[in-house]
Amino acid sequence: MHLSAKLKYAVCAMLELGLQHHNQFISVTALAEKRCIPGPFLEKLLLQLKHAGLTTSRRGPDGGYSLALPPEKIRIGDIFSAVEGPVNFTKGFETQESTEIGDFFAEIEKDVREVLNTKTLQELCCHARKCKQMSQPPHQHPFFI
Amino acid sequence: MHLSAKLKYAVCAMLELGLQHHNQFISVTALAEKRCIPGPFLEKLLLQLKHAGLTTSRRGPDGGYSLALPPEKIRIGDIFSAVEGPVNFTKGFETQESTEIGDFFAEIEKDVREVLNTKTLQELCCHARKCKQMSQPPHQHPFFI
DNA sequence: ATAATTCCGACCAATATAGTAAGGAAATAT
DNA sequence: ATATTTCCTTACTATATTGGTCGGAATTAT
Repeated sequence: MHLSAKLKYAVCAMLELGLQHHNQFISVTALAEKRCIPGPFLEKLLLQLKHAGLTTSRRGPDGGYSLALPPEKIRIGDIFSAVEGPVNFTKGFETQESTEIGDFFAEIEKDVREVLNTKTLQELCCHARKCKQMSQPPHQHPFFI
Repeated sequence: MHLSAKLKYAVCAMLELGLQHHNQFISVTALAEKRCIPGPFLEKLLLQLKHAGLTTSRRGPDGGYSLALPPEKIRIGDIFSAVEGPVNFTKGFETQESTEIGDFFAEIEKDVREVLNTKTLQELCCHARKCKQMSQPPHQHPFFI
């Protein structure tokens, strides 16, 4: 039970947009290169995220994509459902006699959805910034070498 | 984001085994018919569940499958990982520079796993029995009609 | 005007899913 | 002992999904 490559790309791209300065547009090609995502694939993906209301875009020179909302308003679950469709564990169980299994799984679905909705892109950004700091050598002032 | 048919079949079959009397074996064909699952498909599935240690079987006349454990010891998550493999959200993120996203998703993975591991087959069985009671007409004594 | 860029649709290959079919090996009720 | 029931294994097929490419139309800054 693993995540699709598409979803991983999406999270990765959204993170990068989140780390970008606010209202700054970044082109698909630049983002693709920075995050090692196949260009044309990322293009479709960002468009899909736009249709879901998570990103916004501008065409032409200096155009590109940026977040449509502040990172703290974007839940990880939003990215999931934008890419993979809404979490739906009950579909297919209707065919079974009665709601025998259906509403049991509805609960599980609700719980999973909650897990995905409590974490936000903001938190991911914070975590990523911390990682970056850790991996960078301590700052050395050029005059005191 | 939906569940595979295979997983649904698995849950359905495990439920039926759970409702069966303890240590009672039910044949693949009987189970397939009762739960409207394609026979040969179910056969493979039950075998897979056996290899995962969730079911046990006996050959020969009056043979078939039954649970390998009491229903309260079987977690829904066990069924999930038996069928779809263990929940793994971090795979694929190792390739990304550092654990930037990886360990963020490790947390989510842990939470999801916990959701799936708190519910047991026992609870599903109880729920199903309740459903059955509700759908049945109230008992009427034959002598007092 | 033109260069850069998103947008949109069709297309392709590889993989996974859902399901079928057939035959053999093993156990057991009789 | 044997007939029968059933598990078990392997191989196969068709369809859907996934991951990814390509070319052109629309838009906009310069």
